[in-house]
Amino acid sequence: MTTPATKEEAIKNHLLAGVKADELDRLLPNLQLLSLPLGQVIYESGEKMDHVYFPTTAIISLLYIMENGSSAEIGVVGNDGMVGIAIFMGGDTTPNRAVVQSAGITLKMKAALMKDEFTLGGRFHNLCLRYTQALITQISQTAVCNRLHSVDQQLCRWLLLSHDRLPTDRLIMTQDLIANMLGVRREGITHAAKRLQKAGYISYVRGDITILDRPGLESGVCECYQVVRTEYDRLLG
Amino acid sequence: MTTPATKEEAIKNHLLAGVKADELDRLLPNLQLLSLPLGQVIYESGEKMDHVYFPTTAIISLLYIMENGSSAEIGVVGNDGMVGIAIFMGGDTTPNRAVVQSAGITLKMKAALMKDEFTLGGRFHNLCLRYTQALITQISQTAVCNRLHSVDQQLCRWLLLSHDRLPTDRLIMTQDLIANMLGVRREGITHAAKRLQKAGYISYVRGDITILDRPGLESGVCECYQVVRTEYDRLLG
DNA sequence: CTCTGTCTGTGCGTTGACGCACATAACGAA
DNA sequence: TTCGTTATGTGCGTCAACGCACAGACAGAG
Repeated sequence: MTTPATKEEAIKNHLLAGVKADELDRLLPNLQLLSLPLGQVIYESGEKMDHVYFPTTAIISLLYIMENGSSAEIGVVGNDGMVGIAIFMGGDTTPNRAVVQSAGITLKMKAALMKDEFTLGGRFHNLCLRYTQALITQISQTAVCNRLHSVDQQLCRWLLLSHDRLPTDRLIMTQDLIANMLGVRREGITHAAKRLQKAGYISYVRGDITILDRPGLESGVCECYQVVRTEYDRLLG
Repeated sequence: MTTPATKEEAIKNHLLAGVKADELDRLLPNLQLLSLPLGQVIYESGEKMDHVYFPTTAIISLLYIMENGSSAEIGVVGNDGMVGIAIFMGGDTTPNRAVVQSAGITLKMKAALMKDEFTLGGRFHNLCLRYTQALITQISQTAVCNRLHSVDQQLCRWLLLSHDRLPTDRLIMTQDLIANMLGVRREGITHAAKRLQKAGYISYVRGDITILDRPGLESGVCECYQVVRTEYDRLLG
């Protein structure tokens, strides 16, 4: 179920908000509003992408799924960016799965139209490339964080990354799903979440997380979060 | 100490070998041949890049250095690619260090000339973007591998990645340096390397590694290696 | 209200990697 | 050759995370 997007909706996505007025006017008729439920798979590993997605309130997680079924998140996309960079990078597909981590609204556009607009080489083109570089930093830092930091730190990082992309302080997400994203045990998340709850940073009831004390979370996170945050601001702010 | 590059040298780099003849003729006068010693830092985290590098026999490692001094590799670049994608992506810099992992030759070109050629939007432009996507896959898979796989598997992956980019079967690299790249303990590499040596896959004497049995190494590696390899072939092959 | 499925909490043995301390081994300069 | 430096091997104790098993706790369907 899709409907055409208004300008008000479109500029809730930071990338679309950053393009020039005439470019946005050209894009708007091609942008369809779409409501995404939690868990929906936007595209599957190796599958040719036929749309690009600009989330406004939804959050999309980029995952790699191992042959044995275990998984790990490599990046997360919200109203700060777009899903489907392979379309304009030239590969048309990636060996990853994109799945809705937090239900909400996204704008979608046909791949061919995306390519056409990208080829014009305007500010939209530059913005897409700068966003891609920011995403590379996020993925790089995920690699570093996976190597060197504890589950506790990574949960803080994950919560902050989500909170940044969320219109509210509430996050609907079971511990089991978070564990799949981070590529750790569900029990590991239980322990880490309990510690955060005891510290008063979050409340957590059956898949309903509320961020109570953001500065608290920030005190528990590793430097990886700030590195990525700073780089996003520098490249896109 | 640099000298102008010949066409024969240039096409040892796969990216340069892939551009059209007229584009290569335009690039050649701007490409300087440069010999890089082991350990040399090509650029430092946050430093504005003023050159792009196309290795032919050298291998460059992309590292993130933590505030406490520990480090982890996020990607590796050899004759398959280029160092300095931030120049055309628009960020001009990244929060990483690029360091010579294996001494050898590289071609370098001024950042401004690189931007000019990229803006022309020919096959070179497309090739750079496709390479960037391949690099994203490599970084992503590093993140996954860091999360889910053992030091043994990662050492195999690292050796194979290096071997792919090397003109010989010999690799000059101490266990201490490998440990810094992988972000693990030196002793962990000692153990893993001993196992590989016992299996007859490599010989290892004081920083001088020889790959003896590549299929053997491939039998010990996780799927991450093949995923990246396949993606490079698909995007650039 | 009960039943059923889902989500969270907890315990326990195992393991892979860490940190530290030192022993051995090779190379290179004097 | 000798000596200092660098590289590798090895043995601990420690710890974070794992795998498994199971106990509560809650929500929604009927």
